[in-house]
Amino acid sequence: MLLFWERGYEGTSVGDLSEALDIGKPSLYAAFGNKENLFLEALQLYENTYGCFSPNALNDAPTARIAFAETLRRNAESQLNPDTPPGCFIVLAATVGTPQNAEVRAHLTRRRQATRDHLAARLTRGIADGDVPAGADPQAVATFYATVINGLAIEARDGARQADLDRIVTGALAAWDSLVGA
Amino acid sequence: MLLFWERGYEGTSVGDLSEALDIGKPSLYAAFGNKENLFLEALQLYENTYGCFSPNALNDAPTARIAFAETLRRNAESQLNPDTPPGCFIVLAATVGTPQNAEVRAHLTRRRQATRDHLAARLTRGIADGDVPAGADPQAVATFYATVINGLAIEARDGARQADLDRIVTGALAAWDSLVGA
DNA sequence: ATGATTTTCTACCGATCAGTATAAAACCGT
DNA sequence: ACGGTTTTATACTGATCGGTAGAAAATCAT
Repeated sequence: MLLFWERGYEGTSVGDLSEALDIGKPSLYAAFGNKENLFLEALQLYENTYGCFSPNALNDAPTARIAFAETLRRNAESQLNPDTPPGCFIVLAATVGTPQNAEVRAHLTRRRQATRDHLAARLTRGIADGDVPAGADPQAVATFYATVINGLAIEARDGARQADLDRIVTGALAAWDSLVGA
Repeated sequence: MLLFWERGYEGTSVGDLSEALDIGKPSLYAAFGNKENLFLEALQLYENTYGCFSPNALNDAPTARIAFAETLRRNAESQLNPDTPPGCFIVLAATVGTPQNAEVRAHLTRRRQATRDHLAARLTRGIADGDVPAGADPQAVATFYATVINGLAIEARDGARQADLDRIVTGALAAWDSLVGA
C-alpha cells in the first residue's frame, strides 16, 4: 500500500513489492493473483485505515455545514500524516498512464465519484433536515468541495505544510453560504 | 505533447512517440537527445500553446479580482478543450512515479509553484494598486486558487463537463471577499 | 552527375517488466 | 519418524523498456 501510494500503480513494480514485503514473487502471486488485484487490495486497505475521506465524519455531524467542515479538516490532516506518503492515494495513484491500465484508472475514478456522491447525499439530507437552503444544488456544491479535496492532494505532494492546507480548507468553507445560496 | 498529456511521462514510451510522429527512433534521439529532454520540449510547447494557465490574462486585468476571475474561467475552459486531452498537462503528466524519474516530477512541481507565485504576485500588486485589502495574505490566497486549479484537472479527467467546471470556478470566486479579508 | 554529408531503417543492446515452471524446503496430521 | 501437502527460493519466459550501432538511402554543394 505504501509503495503504491508513494509511486503510483505503474511506478511500482511487482519486484519492488516482493522486495519490500520480503516475500518471493511466486508467493505474492499465489496470494493476490496478479498486480492489478494486489493494487485493489492495497486500495481497500487504504480506505479501511488511512483513507483521506471518511463517510462517518460526514454523516455523524448534526448539520451539513459542520459535516463538511469536519470532513475537510480531517482530509487536510490525513494528507500530511507523517507516517505515510503525502497526498491522497485515490487521487494520486493512477490519474494517467498506458491504455492497458485503463481499468485501474477507471476504478479510482469510480472511487472519487463515490466521494462526490457521498458529499452530495449529505447535502440532500441537509436540505431535508432544514439546515441547508432548499434551493441549494447538492451536485454542484459537492463537486466544488471534491475539487478542493483533489487539489489538496497535489498541494501535499508539492510540499505544502499543514498550515497551508488548513488555510485552503478555511477558504473553501468561507464559500459555503454563497455556494448553498444562503 | 498530446501523448505525454494523455498518458503521462511514464505512461508514454519512446516507441509510442516514434510511431505517432511517424519518425524512426534514431531520428527522435538525434533531434531530442533523450526521453526526458523530449518531454521538457513537449512541456515547453504546451506552455506556449494550450497551457491551462496564462500569466497574461492575470496581468492585463485592471484589478486582482477581475484577473483571478478571468484566469480561472480561461483555465476551466482550456481544461476541456475538445482538441486536446482533458485536464492540465502540468498537473497530470507526472505527479507520482519511480524514483529514477524524480527529476521530471520535480520539474513539474516547480512549474506549479511558478503558477502559485504568479497568483501571489498579482495579489501583491492588487494591494499596491489599492484594489485588494492591505491585510490580505497573498501566499495564502494564491495557494487556495492554485488548489482549485489543480483540482479542476482531476475533475476534467474524471469526465466533468464545462458547466461543472464553470460552477466550481464560480464557487471559488465566491470565497474571494472572505479570503482577502474584505 | 559526382563525392561528401546528413538523414533514416533495420536490427540490435542490456535492463526491466509482469508472470510462471520447477524443485527444494518447511510444515502437517498421524 | 513418516507421507502428503503447502510454502518458498531459484531461475526462467516472452515482451517491452530507453537507447544505439551500422548500413542503406536521400540530400547537398559543386
